[in-house]
Amino acid sequence: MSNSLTTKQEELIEKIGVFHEQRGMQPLMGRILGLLMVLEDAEATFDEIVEKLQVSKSAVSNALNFMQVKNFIAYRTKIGDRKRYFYLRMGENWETDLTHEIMELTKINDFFKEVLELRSNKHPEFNKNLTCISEFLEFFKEQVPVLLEKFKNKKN
Amino acid sequence: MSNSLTTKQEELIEKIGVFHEQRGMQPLMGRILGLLMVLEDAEATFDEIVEKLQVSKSAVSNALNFMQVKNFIAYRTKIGDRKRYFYLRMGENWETDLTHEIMELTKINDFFKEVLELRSNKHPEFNKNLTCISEFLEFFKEQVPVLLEKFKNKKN
DNA sequence: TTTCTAGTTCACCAAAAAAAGAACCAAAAT
DNA sequence: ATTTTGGTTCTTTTTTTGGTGAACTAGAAA
Repeated sequence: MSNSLTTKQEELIEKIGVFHEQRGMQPLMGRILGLLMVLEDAEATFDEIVEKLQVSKSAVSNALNFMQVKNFIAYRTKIGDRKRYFYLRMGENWETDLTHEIMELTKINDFFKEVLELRSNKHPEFNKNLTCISEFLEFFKEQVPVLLEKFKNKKN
Repeated sequence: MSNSLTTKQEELIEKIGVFHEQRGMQPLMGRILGLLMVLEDAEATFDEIVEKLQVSKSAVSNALNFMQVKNFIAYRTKIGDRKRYFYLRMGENWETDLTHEIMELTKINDFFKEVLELRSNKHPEFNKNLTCISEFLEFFKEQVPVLLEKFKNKKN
């Protein structure tokens, strides 16, 4: 039984929770992400999550399973211990995940292209603007991996 | 009274709506964004929005006001006509808006920094990873405007 | 002055989302 | 063999959300 959260930790978990919530994530999931980030051990068992976040087992079960499918978290086990130790997937491949997530933003561009397809030339100014934004998003998308490379070089 | 939407237009509006909805935006707002993008005139009056999206005046009123505060849309008026013609704010300063929105993504970094502040060195590997991600986000944030400049140069 | 137009505000409601709780299950421990 | 542990699943309840519709308002028109 690990010791309980400090007020600072609790507050930070809630803030991180709200942040994700506002971006369309389910409330409890955001809080679990916060918890796993804030905990000294950087991991927690099922029951620790239930206890520290004061939520039901079913809610935790559903949230954890969903987040595993989404590759947000994973778990490890220890010999002679049936518990699952959940942790944030932040190891070697955070880069791919993060750039992938950044590029999610450019998905709107697929719709922009569809819109441009559908529009006549009644309002060329608008079309020109939209085309420009679309082109930038295209450019942006291909530059994100480049940016990552630059960053890695800079670090070494 | 402008003519009504084609099936293609309606479907695209809904798809754009769902896209935004999944990212935490209220359903109607996403649909209004879709509508204003898809309409040939690239603008619509209050009543046209009510009519074309088949929603109540109050819902439209709230959505429009919110979106104006958020700078997603604006309206113009015409002499001798009290109606407001709402349109997407995509004119001259789409660049600032878009880069601003892209950089929204890096807001999570504020929390990462707070987390790092709070964490001891019990789990240095985790801290190292988180620091690295945080540094990348920092780098990314400052590179977005650079990317925009590059894009503009490339166009000219 | 009264009526109309273009919206706003607010009390209310339905549906969806989120969580709770009980029953359940499989593997391990006693 | 039966109890405990570590969860899962299913149904029910609670909470939140998104939207409706009626009443209202300010300015323009008749």
